[in-house]
Amino acid sequence: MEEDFLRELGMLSITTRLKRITDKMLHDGKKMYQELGLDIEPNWYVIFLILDEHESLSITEIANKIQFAHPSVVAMVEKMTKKGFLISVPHETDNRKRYIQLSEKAKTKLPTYKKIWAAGVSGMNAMIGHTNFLNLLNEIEDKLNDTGFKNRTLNELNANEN
Amino acid sequence: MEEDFLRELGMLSITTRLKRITDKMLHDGKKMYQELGLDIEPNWYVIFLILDEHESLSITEIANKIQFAHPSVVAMVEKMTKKGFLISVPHETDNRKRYIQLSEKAKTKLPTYKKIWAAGVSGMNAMIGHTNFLNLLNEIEDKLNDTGFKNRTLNELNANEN
DNA sequence: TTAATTTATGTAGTCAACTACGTAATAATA
DNA sequence: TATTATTACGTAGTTGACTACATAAATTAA
Repeated sequence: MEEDFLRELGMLSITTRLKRITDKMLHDGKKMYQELGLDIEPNWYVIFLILDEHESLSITEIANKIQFAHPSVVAMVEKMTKKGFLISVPHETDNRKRYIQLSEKAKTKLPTYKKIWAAGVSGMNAMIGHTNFLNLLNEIEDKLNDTGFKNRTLNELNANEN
Repeated sequence: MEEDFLRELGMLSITTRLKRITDKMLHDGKKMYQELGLDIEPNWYVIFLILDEHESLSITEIANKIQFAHPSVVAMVEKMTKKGFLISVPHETDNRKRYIQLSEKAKTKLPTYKKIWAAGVSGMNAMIGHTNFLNLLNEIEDKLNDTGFKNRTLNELNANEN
């Protein structure tokens, strides 16, 4: 077994380790789609599923619902449109807006993709289903949204000065 | 309170949410150093502390100890050297190797930085110290290192086909 | 009705990890 | 000893999120 200096550092290295884990998962996911010969990317499930549920949403609506910055959504939608999975419909009166919808191709392929995603969930469950990781994640996100990491640290710094 | 579609998706969106959290923390950390007027970056603590402990390490040794790919270490070391925090000493006999060490400037500044990092740990502890998050992280990393996310999913897929 | 503000989208560039590949030096083997 | 394999490091390019800024349309206010 290799040494892991980050692990030794405990709480200090949480952020770095989360990034390390996340990168590994993302990379692994990418490879999985390639091996399965599927022409989609790992994070597209979000768009597929939200449009499966809502049928027609604007860029901003999607961004709000998934709590991403809107340029991230623009980028995903652009790629998926190029691959023929999405279509854009201009708003009837508001010329700024466009509505994003699943294409027929997307609707056809969706059941197949859903099976893959379900298998991913099973794998994840087998790995961490017995823990309360999901609840912890919710808690951390709530707290970070309330008071960011920066302010929490600055508060601690000020407290120590007294 | 805003809707959060990712949260509704449960286990399926774990990776995406981890990235979302991680990005937020990194960005927040960056801003913190700026506000404090410190000329260092959020992830440099790893290099500072490992060289505080070991004094003289090669690029590859650092990469192994923190379990990063070596080009990541090269990039960090390069930046820190430019800022005057690190020096490189060529190996006496092996012309491929260079040893990385803390500069005098780094040694002078280190106590100040350590206070900041300690405050960060306090903040993190106040936030998630009551949980077993650290243990969970260890468990997840161990399992991912053992069998990656991809293979876990492919196994589940095959299992369902029978 | 004109001006100011807000909203929706798009573009450009950043960030911190990664892989893939290249090269030179060293070590191991035939 | 000559060849081959390994090791150390470096460079180039990718990834998927982000911020900051730009622009045009719609709404609100003066």
